[in-house]
Amino acid sequence: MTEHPAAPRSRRERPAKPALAREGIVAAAVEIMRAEGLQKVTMRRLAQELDTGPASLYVYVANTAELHAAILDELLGTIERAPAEGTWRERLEALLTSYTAMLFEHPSLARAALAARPSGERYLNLIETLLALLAEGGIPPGQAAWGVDVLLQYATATAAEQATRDQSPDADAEWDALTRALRGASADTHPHIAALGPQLLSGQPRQRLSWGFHVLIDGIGHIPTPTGDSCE
Amino acid sequence: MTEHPAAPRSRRERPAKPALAREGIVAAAVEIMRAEGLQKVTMRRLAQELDTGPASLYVYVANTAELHAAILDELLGTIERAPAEGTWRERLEALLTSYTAMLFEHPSLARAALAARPSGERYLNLIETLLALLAEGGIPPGQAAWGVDVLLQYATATAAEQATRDQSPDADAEWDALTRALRGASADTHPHIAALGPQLLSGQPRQRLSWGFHVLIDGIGHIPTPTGDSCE
DNA sequence: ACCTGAACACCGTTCAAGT
DNA sequence: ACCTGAACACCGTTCAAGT
Repeated sequence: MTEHPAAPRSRRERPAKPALAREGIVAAAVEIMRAEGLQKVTMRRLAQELDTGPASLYVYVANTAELHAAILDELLGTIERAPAEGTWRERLEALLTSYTAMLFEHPSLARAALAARPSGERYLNLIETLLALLAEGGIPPGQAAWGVDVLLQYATATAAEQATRDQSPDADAEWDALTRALRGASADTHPHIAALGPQLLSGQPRQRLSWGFHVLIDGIGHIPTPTGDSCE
Repeated sequence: MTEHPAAPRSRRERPAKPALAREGIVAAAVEIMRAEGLQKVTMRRLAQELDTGPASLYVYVANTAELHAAILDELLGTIERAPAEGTWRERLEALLTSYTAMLFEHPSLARAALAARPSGERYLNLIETLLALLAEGGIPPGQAAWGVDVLLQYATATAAEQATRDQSPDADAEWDALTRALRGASADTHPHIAALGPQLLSGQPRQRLSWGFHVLIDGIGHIPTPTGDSCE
């Protein structure tokens, strides 16, 4: 507030103090995240933006984790729908790639997604579409049910991992340390690592992501669940 | 310090103030984590335990993330080695399960592992063993190289996800919300979700983990990497 | 070189009191 | 019922000053 002398521009454009509501809180949270990243979306900062005290937010939001989950649910609305053309595999991969790309754009959200999954309409729609594509590919329903979970988890974890690296130079340094360790492995103590050499670190992140999707989709179609699909 | 009047028991047993060193710092950090969880392993708390100020730790540790990675590397020493008996698949799964079990015991560590991978001797040994098992199974080297990454990521992400749920009642509530949303999905708007019903949420975490390993191992063996293995 | 006191700039969450 | 001031109990990190 000390830094906002331009607030009362016009009463129509931006009311000095709109009534608090969950909807408005989440919207403001999304705005802060887009502008400054999820790490800035704190109860205190959000309250400041909404011209109130942090305690007031707790009337509408249970805690910070729930707030972050709500943001993700909101963002799920921005991902592209599965394209109408192509094989079911191509469309499935396109949708998953689009989901991952969204998380790549909002790095810290991926980590939040791993902790608290969204449960809103948008998330249900995504699951529904994925199930439809797997069904179209003739994947047995039980395998599809578990498969959706694994596919989304892989996409989310990949984004979370990559995201952290991009974010802080410290995390980057940590990754470099692994790179050096792999390259420096001795053929005596770690023959397989030494033999593979650069192959362990080869490929673009996108290539690896795509390969992972292929691996999962293939495996999901091949491996029966312990419950079994035929007797269900 | 206010709570530790028993400190100077004996100079041999527990010197009031051992010289600071990275080794001792990490050891103290592991101790706090075992006793109270990773969230209590803060620079301030750790400094208090070591009878110094937080600033002193920065001589040996770059930041909190690096400290957490060092703890994980340490813990990697406690996982069971791959058993000598059984098929390569059985031994591979046993090793991965053992890795995941360790992370399950120290929940928050799994999330830290997703952010900053360890790069110490222990992590290299784990990778080496996994590569050896995949080679024994006749998996082409390029696929094995990328496969190790995916397998460890899956194990880590699964632990991180499950861990968060176990930890806080809030995160648990968030998961329940998803459960309810899936169960309550209408057959009109979400036919596939409705048709699958309980199958989406069926199975024990262990069963799902094991199925996921099978899916990945199968896929890793089937899907060639874009670089190709034959021409390398 | 190594260590540290003190400060800077923050956090989440609770709760009694107000309207 | 809804909102909030103030407090409680913490954080990570930096840096000038000491030994």
